[in-house]
Amino acid sequence: MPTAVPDTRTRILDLAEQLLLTRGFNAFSYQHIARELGVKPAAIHYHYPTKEDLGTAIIGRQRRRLGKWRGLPRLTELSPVAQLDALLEVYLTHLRQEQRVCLFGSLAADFRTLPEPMQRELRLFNRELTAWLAEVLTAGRTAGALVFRGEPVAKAAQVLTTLAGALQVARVHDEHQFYLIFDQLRSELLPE
Amino acid sequence: MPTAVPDTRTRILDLAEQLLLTRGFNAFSYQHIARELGVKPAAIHYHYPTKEDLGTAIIGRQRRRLGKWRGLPRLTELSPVAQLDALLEVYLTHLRQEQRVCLFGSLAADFRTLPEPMQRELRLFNRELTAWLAEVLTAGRTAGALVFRGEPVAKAAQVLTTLAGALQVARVHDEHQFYLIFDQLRSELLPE
DNA sequence: TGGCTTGCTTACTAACTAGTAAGTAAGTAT
DNA sequence: ATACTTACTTACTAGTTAGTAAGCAAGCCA
Repeated sequence: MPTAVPDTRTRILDLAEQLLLTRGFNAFSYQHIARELGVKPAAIHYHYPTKEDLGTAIIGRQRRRLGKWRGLPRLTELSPVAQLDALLEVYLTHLRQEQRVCLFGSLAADFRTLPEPMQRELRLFNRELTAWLAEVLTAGRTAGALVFRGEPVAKAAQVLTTLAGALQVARVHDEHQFYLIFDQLRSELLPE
Repeated sequence: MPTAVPDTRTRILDLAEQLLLTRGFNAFSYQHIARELGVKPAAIHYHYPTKEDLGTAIIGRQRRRLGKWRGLPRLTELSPVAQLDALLEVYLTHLRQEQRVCLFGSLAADFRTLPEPMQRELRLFNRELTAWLAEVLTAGRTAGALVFRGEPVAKAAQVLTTLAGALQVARVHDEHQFYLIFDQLRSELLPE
């Protein structure tokens, strides 16, 4: 149980990620982070010279986490349906934390104002996530445990898009709206 | 055919809307609008004193447009499937314009940083749109022209969420990704 | 002709933005 | 003991932000 206080570099990344997911990239500043951390803005620049560095680090860490998570025996040994549910659980966690939006949903709207390295990293993140889900869906359908029309890649893209959008809806309205969409999505995938 | 140049007030609103949909609310300024219009920033403040006024006006206009559109005999006389296609056409238009995101998808990520009147207006806009689509879906299913599980309200929320998200995906990746999701969505609604 | 309104410009404020440079105290390495 | 590194702070720049106030030219109205 690693309850130890993480080092400043990590705490900055944690805080920046939280701010990104709750306010959007263009609506948080080094001052926000510094204030929360009890430190001067220049200290943030020491660890992450530019906001581009900070933003890229946030997405990069999520990518690495996804890569690890995807390969975890605890996950890969599960049935396709259970793997899907593990993914859905991630979105439910987002909803329950006061963040209420996923990385993709947070950055997509501001995408054109983002520095290129962040754009590249986000594209990779989303591609990797979609590819993984497509595999799970393929296996699930083959096993007769999941039902859907068309290509697994298309369905995977649709599912992820809907989940990202559903978190945004929850932010604008309330949790109920999220569950409405969430249950609809899940009931369509599982055979009656 | 009203090709007449609109007055400054309207041109500001048009430009602000375009900037909102392409860059997000926190990433455009009065200077952007003024520069494009060949006028000083203070001139924008003359027409819309605060950015809150401007933002609220953008959403308000879209709400009024939706209200009118929804009541148009040209639309109400159509079959439910044709009405659904008319809605889908709106999203395709968004995609083809360099905007590539809808009002909801543009504002949801920054939602918590928006002034309250904008939040209220956006909630109303989305509620009205969802309610309308739910009616169309109900009629379509009754007529046997549309197929889906569960409550029409849930399905309507899911469809709109997916469309909003799909435009965001198109921005991050490319048009192809949008069509993938779009076709998936449409094929699931229409009976084979 | 005189006064009022409209639609701006010029000139400004106060706050905030990302980012830099120089200095410094504490810890580490030799 | 000395040199170097780490992790900051202080102090600053230059640019941008929303917003205000005062002035002004043109058009309309009595």
